[in-house]
Amino acid sequence: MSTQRYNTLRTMEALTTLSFALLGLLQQNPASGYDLRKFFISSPMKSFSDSPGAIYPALRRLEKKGLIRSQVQDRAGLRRRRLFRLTAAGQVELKRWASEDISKTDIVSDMKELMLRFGFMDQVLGRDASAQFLRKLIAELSTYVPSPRAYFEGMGEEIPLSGRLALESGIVHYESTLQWARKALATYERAR
Amino acid sequence: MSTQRYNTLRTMEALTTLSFALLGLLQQNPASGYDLRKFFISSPMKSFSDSPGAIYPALRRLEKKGLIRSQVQDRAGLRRRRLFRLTAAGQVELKRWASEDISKTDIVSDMKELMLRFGFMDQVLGRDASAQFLRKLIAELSTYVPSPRAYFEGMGEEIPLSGRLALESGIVHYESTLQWARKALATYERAR
DNA sequence: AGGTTCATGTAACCCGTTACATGATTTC
DNA sequence: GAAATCATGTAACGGGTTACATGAACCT
Repeated sequence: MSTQRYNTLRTMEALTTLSFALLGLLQQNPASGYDLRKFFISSPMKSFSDSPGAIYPALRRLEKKGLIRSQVQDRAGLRRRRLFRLTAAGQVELKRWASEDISKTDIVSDMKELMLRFGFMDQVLGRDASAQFLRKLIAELSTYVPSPRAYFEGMGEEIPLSGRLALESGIVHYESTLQWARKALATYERAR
Repeated sequence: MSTQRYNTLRTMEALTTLSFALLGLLQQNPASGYDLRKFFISSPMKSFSDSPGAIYPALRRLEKKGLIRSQVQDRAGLRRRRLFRLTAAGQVELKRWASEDISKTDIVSDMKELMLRFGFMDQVLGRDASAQFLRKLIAELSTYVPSPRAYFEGMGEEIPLSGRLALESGIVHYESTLQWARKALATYERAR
């Protein structure tokens, strides 16, 4: 018994990180799936999946949502390829994403996506927004870091050394990111 | 035409990171799904998913593979709960995982899993193995870091500032991890 | 002629997320 | 007796990974 209902229909609107990476790249230049894949493979962005089984379906989904649009190019003597470009709606969605509040996006688990957002930010929202983003990031990190630090300091000796050190490596990551953000902000403020 | 065959049957033997996190924790102490979830939530390990929809099925799968075994506890006046503990086969699998070659595990995308492995390593393989792991990690990072550094230095001014800085943040991450690893190794060598 | 690179896809499978559900016990 | 916490689950869904496939153009 119990008619388990799922009437919410889970509107499924949220895009994946890979999708945003694709949108961001397409904002810079129209490109084919193959171009995008090549770029992923050859750049430090390859951690956003380089497999055709992820990229092509993702592009299809973005097109179905109207965020990108494609046209097949038949280039004389060249292989035909499908060129994708961002639509106005895609621009809007990119901007919305870039403007998301930093405190919501969990600093712990989503640092990679945070950096992806920042990487596109100059172009998507402009330099002032980028500087503002850094200020917010600095604030969030400053208040967050002490808590795992305390957890770490409070750990007893009974926890094995490698466990303590592994935890410390996470903390070091936040601390070095904080330093990076301060330096980055200084760059923006110097350049105005 | 074309009988698309998938005869490989994709033996599906590889466990997920979450599964290894569970195995590692169960090696330390027998625990219930609820205990494990509580631990994830309350510790900096929460990035390995805290949702029951991930943990309970993962435990089931591990049990089906014989890596853990469970028994229901009916504790007088207390709620019944299912206590999981590692089996001998689970120990073996944990050791195999902990011993995996570091160069295979992609340093770029899997730093988190690398640190998870290291965190359990003292208990699973012993201190000498942990120190050896750090030496290997130092070697790998030392040879890897220069390449994104070069990519970064070689980037033209035409790339927007936030893009350059985002890339640099990744590099800073590797560099600070390298420093951490050197310090950590020193700790091991001091303590022998 | 044969191999490589260009270029785009699809099918199977697995797992994580979100959401829903349930029932017991402790606390106020 | 209501609310919170303990404790364990399941169903729907989406998307990523791996593997398979195909066909054109280019190079040798």
